Amino acid sequence: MSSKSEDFFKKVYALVRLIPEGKVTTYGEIAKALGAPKSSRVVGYAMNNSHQLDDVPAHRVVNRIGVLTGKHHFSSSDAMQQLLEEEGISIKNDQVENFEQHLWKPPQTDK
DNA sequence: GGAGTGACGCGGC
DNA sequence: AGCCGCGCCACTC
Repeated sequence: MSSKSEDFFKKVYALVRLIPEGKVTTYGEIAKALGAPKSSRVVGYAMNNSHQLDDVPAHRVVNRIGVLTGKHHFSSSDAMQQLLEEEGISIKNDQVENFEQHLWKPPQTDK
């Protein structure tokens, strides 16, 4: 049987894949949507593994303040910002402008 | 087997 | 108001 952690990772990927273009979400929101608001760190870890995938728009995932914390993990440090701007999101100093306006809330599987 | 790290979040000082 | 530390979960050395 699959390990729980593995299933958690899979959920994260599935959720991130549901993020529409021009929208962004936070690690905490994803973790909370999965029923583990304290596992926000694990979400970030999952995204690190998402590098082997290509269906996971990790560039649409930022931290709770809308800062591109994981931009350094992309092919290029500016790739994340470029992708977001391409989708219509304005980035200022590695920070998303009108973050709440572009924030996308994932469907809560809990209820 | 223990300690440290990390794409986070919140609270305390 | 900003700066510092702790908690939490998973993974690696």
